[in-house]
Amino acid sequence: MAEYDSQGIEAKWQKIWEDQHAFDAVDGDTSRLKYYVLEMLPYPSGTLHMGHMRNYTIGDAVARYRRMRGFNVLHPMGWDAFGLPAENAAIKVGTHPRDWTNANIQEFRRVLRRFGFSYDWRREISTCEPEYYRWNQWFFLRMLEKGIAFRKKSKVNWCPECATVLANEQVIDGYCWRHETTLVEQRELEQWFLRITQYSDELLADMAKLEGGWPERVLLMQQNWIGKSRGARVRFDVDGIAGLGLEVFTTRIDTIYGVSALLVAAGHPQMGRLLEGVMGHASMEAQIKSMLQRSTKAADIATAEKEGFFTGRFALNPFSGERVPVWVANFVLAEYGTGAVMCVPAHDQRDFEFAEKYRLPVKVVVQRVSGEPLRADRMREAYTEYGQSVESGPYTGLASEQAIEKMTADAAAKKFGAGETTYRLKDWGISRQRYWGAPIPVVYCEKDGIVPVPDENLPVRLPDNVALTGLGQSPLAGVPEWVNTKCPKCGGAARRETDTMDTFVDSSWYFYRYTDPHNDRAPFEAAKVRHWFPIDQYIGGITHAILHLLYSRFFCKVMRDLKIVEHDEPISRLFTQGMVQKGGVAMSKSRGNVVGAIEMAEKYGCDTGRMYTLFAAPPEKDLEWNEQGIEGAARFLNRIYRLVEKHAGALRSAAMDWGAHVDYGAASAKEKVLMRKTHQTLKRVTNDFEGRWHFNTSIALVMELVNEIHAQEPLDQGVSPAILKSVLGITALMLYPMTPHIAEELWEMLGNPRTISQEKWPEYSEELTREERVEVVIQINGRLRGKILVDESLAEDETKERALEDARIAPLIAGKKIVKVVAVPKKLVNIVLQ
RNA sequence: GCCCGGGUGGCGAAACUGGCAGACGCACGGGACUUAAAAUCCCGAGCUCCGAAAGGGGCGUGCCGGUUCAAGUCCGGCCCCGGGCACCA
Repeated sequence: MAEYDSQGIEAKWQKIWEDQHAFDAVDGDTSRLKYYVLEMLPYPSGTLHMGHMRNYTIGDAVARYRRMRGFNVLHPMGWDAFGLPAENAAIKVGTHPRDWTNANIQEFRRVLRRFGFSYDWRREISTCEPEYYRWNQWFFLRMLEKGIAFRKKSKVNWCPECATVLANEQVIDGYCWRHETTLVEQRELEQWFLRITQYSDELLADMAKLEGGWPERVLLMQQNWIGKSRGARVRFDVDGIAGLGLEVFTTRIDTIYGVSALLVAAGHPQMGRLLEGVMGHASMEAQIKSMLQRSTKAADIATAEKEGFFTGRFALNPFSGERVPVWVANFVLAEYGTGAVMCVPAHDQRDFEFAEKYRLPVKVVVQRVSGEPLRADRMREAYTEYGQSVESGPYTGLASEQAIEKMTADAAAKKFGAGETTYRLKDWGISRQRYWGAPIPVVYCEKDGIVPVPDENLPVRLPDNVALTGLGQSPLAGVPEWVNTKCPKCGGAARRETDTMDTFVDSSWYFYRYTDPHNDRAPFEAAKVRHWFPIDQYIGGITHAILHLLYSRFFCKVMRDLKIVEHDEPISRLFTQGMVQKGGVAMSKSRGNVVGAIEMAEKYGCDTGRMYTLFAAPPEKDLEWNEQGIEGAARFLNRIYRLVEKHAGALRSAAMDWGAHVDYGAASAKEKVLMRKTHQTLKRVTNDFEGRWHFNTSIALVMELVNEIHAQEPLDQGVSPAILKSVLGITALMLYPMTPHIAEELWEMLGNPRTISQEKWPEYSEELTREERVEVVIQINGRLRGKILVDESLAEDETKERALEDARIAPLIAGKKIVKVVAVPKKLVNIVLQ
């Protein structure tokens, strides 16, 4: 008797699929519905571990299931190949980043092939190839033409460890996203930005189109990140400085009669004019300087003491005409709103704390509608709810909502203010002072300034001979023969831009390239994208909830406005799978807790690895790796292999029958049990694939089915070969999306001439799932007291009667008063006593 | 502080619309096979109390309360863990 040889079986079927071109996606096929399923492309570094594999296993199960359902499936794979680790490795061991990257890609590809994932490998892409990044540059030029790409000097996040600039999205709690212990510094640099803020509103509004298809929390995270806030801008004239007005942004203009001071940020652009000629100028300058050096660490911000000083200036409240002092306060942000706020201690907690410290007056201008009225001298904290305006001139008596509306309109009419919406989202800084990325395709000419590289000169190729030091200047600047070039406009001397693009630019549009990966005239053909897009199912980690997924949505909208795509959103459905952890933390090379995928495949076979990752937890949950668990998966596959092996000989020539046409009336008791269990399992597994993807329960169900088949041994007595073959065959078909190699092998052993990759998903028969007799639970006062087996069609009244007459129940209710009897058909009877 | 998740046996988990809590698996215990071990097969098992046993009772889904014939599931209040945002005006 042959043992289950995972290595041999897996190699065999991978070869057969390849020869069949089983996973090639067909462009322009209109006879079938298309289905684009995609896993986030990996950064090829370190080892492929079971965390990666979980992602691809989920995607592969979906891809294979959809093919069986008759879809024309696009399921590609590629490499996010630019990035810092390649450069750091180059500095450390002296290999060229390209060689290091390509070696990693080769290894990644080998491991993915060893796992037999059903990718269309003809479409493989690598973002570090000029054939790819050429189109990055092309997109950049289009954005430059549209004013979406622009250059500006500004404060940027600088990671000393990466020796480069980071986007806001790459700063987590003030630390670098790659170096969790390295504090990000602020530097003033001239940089390239993409105007993502132009799309703030649309990025927010279009989330409505993603509802239902995207996890709620991802949408919430993006919503928070964009941070829309509606309010008003109001100008306070500075007393004694003609023409100087300080604008504040507020969401609570209704509290403006309660203003005790005007607070400006230390970095406010009008600070110079404001302080000109006031007493104590020098000491104020010193305080401002120290405020500007405040820490960006989240923990520091949260605990920072509120500080400020009076500037000696006063401003005029445009509503009340009141003269209020102007203060500089450390908690006012120069980068948000207008860099100045009105201080309303009674109705803002921060202002309340500030006023307590510096003894500014507290004035209640919004009163509670019910309950104890607010009194300024008794308040322990600010009242920030809506209520009714009091002591607010002509607005007194209005509800807060109406006061906001009316005051905003009046401010606009009198030209000292206007309604305004602000966003937290900032433009995306994409310049990186590193080598291993796509060169930004512009040159600087003394005569013509910034000149885009013409399309026909793309790609601007990365030079090979670069000295990599990691010291913080762009390495490309050290390659004079590359930097010095001619101005495309005037032909005079010019210098190339030496910064490269953030690698998130590469991954913002890569999934379009899969539809037309070898196109050398355009990033892709419009018709191909029209056919395959939007992506039906995207699968990846929650870590990209903001970064990659927000950038991708932005790119799509830009491309739509460039009229090269027609849709508004690139991804219809998103699935965020949980992490694979060991010791409670995500697997990563730096933590040294990785379980290598290739070791897993070599030791147990990839089907076993796949089965375990799918079985151990539902796919959206984090999964703690457990070596013993995988033994269980191996045992199950062995068990089913032996079962089929034992009976296959007798079944090879039997007719294959899905079971739907079996003469059920004539079937033996054993056959009925087997067919019923099979179709019940098939129904629930089908529902799992169509619904919530709880592969863990699907596998549990198949295990139960196999246990049931075992329990019916001997199977060569009282079970016809046709039925047994159907039962085992359906089992193999159900396993195929999850453990494809062994499923194919079992299917072949049963004597089926075609491979499963050419087969359809079996249809269950509702008729066959039905039980003839059902177990009904009997409760007395909600407590389980007995069970009876009744005919499936037994009427409710009769079921109640049977329950009351039951030998176990009757004595328990004898002589007691029955209040009522509740019956749920086919499930339970609850007798309420007393 | 605000906004999301989550808390079920020794462990991973299941229970989809309120209806047998713990399916399936891991680990564990007992047995069969074996000279022996591994593998395999069969059986057992939430905790606890009564009983020699067969069997039976009570308790049990983070805590407290509520709705209901019936609550892991619904409602109110709290505790703990994870994630996101954060002096955002």
